[in-house]
Amino acid sequence: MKNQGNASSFRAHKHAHCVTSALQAAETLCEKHKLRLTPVRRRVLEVLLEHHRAMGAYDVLDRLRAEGFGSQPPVAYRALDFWVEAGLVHKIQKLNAFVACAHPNGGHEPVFMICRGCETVAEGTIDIADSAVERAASAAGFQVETTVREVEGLCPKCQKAKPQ
Amino acid sequence: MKNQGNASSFRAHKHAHCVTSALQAAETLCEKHKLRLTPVRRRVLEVLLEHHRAMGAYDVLDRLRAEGFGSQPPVAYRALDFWVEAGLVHKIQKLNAFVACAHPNGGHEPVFMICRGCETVAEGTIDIADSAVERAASAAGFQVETTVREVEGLCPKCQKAKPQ
DNA sequence: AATCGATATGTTATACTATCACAGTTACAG
DNA sequence: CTGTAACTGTGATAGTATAACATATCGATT
Repeated sequence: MKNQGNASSFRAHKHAHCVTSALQAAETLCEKHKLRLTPVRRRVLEVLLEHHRAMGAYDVLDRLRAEGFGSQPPVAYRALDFWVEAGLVHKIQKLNAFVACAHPNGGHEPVFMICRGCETVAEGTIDIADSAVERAASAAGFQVETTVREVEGLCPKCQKAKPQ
Repeated sequence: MKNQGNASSFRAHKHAHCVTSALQAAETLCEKHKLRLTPVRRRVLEVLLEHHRAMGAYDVLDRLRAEGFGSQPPVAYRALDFWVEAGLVHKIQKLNAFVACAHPNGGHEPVFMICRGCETVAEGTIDIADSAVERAASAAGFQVETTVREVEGLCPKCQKAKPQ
């Protein structure tokens, strides 16, 4: 896999495609691993897929509550954790918030670009073999299990909007 | 600057040197930028320097309280924020915790290696020009302001201790 | 169809992380 | 010495996350 910004979340795009593609991936993955795609879980994924933006667990919970699902934090956290484990939702550590995976197919090493202007979160992918982070870790003899790569700044659109 | 694991926190080392070197850097920096190195601030840095481990703000606060400083959260958070701004303490997003800077001299792009065995946090540095993260961002036209690079896994010692 | 174990949902309660607002204090430039 | 800005301390509260337990549902096996 080559380096690719591929951060289409910042550009105009057929968003409906993101949604159907992710839901399709979810169904396939659940079938394959015999995971249960329950109403709460499906709804949580759909809600996250509405925008390329990270949502706090309590924002997700508000939506669930309004739609007649359970109204206490574990309801949201359990569904979110389910998808995070499955790899279809990522947690943005910098924001304590969650975002639907933009590349639901295939293994990928994500890097999240968080725009402080419009709050869009775009997911780029990188070539792990090409990663200075991995090299630093292996030079130290450190065995990597999980990686957090997040950058915050301004997306192309917001750079123009507020050029200061 | 070349890539370097340089994660001496994982190896036996003269820890007293880390401490004096960091405190020295703190004094120099405060003098240079006319920042006030107050008792609370100094103590917070010293406490963080005791181990190569991330401490939660409330753990730091417990120490302050026990030593007669203020006992409410803002006391700890303000001192921690002061050092984070100064660049001598880093926040580990994955842990919601803080660690003293291990390379207090000179600009550096840190990558944090968090051992889930012994909870040591080592700070490696990377060459930014060599970073796939930066390339992915610039390919997307994204203007980076801050970067989070953290990996979790097992340090060399803990790999041997629990090889499973 | 009835049963049983595993999984999922819902709730209450609570722990952990972080900030606001305001009062009192200290440092230091003029 | 005085005035202002910066720092410390406090109480209150906001935001994030999990523990513990009861109930309900799924689905495999009788």
